Amino acid sequence: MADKIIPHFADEVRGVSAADGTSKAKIERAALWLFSEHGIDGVSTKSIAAQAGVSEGLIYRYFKNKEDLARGLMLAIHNRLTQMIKEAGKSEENLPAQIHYITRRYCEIADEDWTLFRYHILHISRFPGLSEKPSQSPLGAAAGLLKKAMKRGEISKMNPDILAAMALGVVLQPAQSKVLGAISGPLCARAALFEKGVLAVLGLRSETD
Amino acid sequence: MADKIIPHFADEVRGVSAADGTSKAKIERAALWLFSEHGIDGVSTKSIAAQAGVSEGLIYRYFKNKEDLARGLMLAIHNRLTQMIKEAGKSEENLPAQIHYITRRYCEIADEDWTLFRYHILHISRFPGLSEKPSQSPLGAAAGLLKKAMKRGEISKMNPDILAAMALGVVLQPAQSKVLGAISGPLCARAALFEKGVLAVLGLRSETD
DNA sequence: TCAATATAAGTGAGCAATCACTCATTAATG
DNA sequence: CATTAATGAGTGATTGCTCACTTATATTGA
Repeated sequence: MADKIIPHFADEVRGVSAADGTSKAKIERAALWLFSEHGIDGVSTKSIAAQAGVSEGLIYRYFKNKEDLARGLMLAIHNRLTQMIKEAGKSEENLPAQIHYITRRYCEIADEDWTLFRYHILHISRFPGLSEKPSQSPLGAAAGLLKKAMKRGEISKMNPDILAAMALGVVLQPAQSKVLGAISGPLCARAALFEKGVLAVLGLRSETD
Repeated sequence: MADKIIPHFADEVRGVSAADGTSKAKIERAALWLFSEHGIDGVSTKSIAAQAGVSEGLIYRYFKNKEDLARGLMLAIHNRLTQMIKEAGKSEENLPAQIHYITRRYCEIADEDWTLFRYHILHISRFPGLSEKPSQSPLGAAAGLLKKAMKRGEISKMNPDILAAMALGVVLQPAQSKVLGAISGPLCARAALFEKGVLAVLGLRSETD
């Protein structure tokens, strides 16, 4: 009884409601798919209910409103990516090792639940609040790592926010290209390439070319 | 009379209807601002008319429907960026010169009409068709340049679409960061930094660090 | 063991509000 | 006076959301 109290989006960590057959999970999965495909405003609560195979009213037993449902799904992936980058800072000591860790894990997370990742890439801008808190976003967390590396003297000092954006862009833009269908195949297959690119942008490219 | 025949969005090239006081221009400017702020589905034709200071019905004298208005605005910036990259391939002979040209012009175009650029960054995914035609998109055009550079032996051969995404990501992601408020100031001020980053990703970094 | 009861899960018709869009009508223009 | 520009009330469709209601699942008491 005191085991499923966890408010909403209990499974933030292992993707969104992988496949447990609960109605709540079915609603989340249906909403996620439709949101990622047509955008939040392009999806009606009626269509979510139809796709999930439940009644429209049931949505409001588990979620305050449509916006709350959409925001919860976004937080699930947003927080997960942020936390992953922070963990890289704890488990790895130097910047190249952190970058190795982050590029692999980022691609893994994307490939594991592509619909959720696609939703993040395409519609994160619907939630400006999530990008405002600096250290609570993937980009902010990455900037934090770079700032520390600058203090350690691993890279030359400059605006860490801009450098983080440039470095993350090397991975994020190919991801967006895949979302838009310009490239194909799992991102994991390109992780080594991304790592090399990020190192180069940071001026850390190894002498072996 | 035979001078403004150009179907819709006559001024694709110099931004969207800079400030000529025509009703059509007022509608375009109002729609652009609201679309970029709240998304296309988040904006009603009533609100566009109110912002433009015209009646709702007038919108339909100049535009077939709301979608057509939104798509026309998107095409204005999308085609402009694509054409600019293609021009780099004609006016500059080697890849580093092309990259120098593209990074500057890209930042200039963004700074010149930030609302239009912001609209492109945030809502291009609403028009999947625009990304499908390979050579008619900025990314596709950039991939074309890289392909030629590979044949010339300037850079080592690999998938040009992925490399183009990685390279463009170095500029695009900081741009998105500015859109989301994480960084500030004109992009032009960072153009040299972007150029350096793009060169590095392509393995063309000059020896002077 | 099994009705009686209490709680939770699920339904779907219906509501007010809003949507994109039309059209008969008027104002302006040259 | 003929053509174009502009209006805004009105239309049917759709929106997010509610709520009185039914069905299923525990929990209880004797």
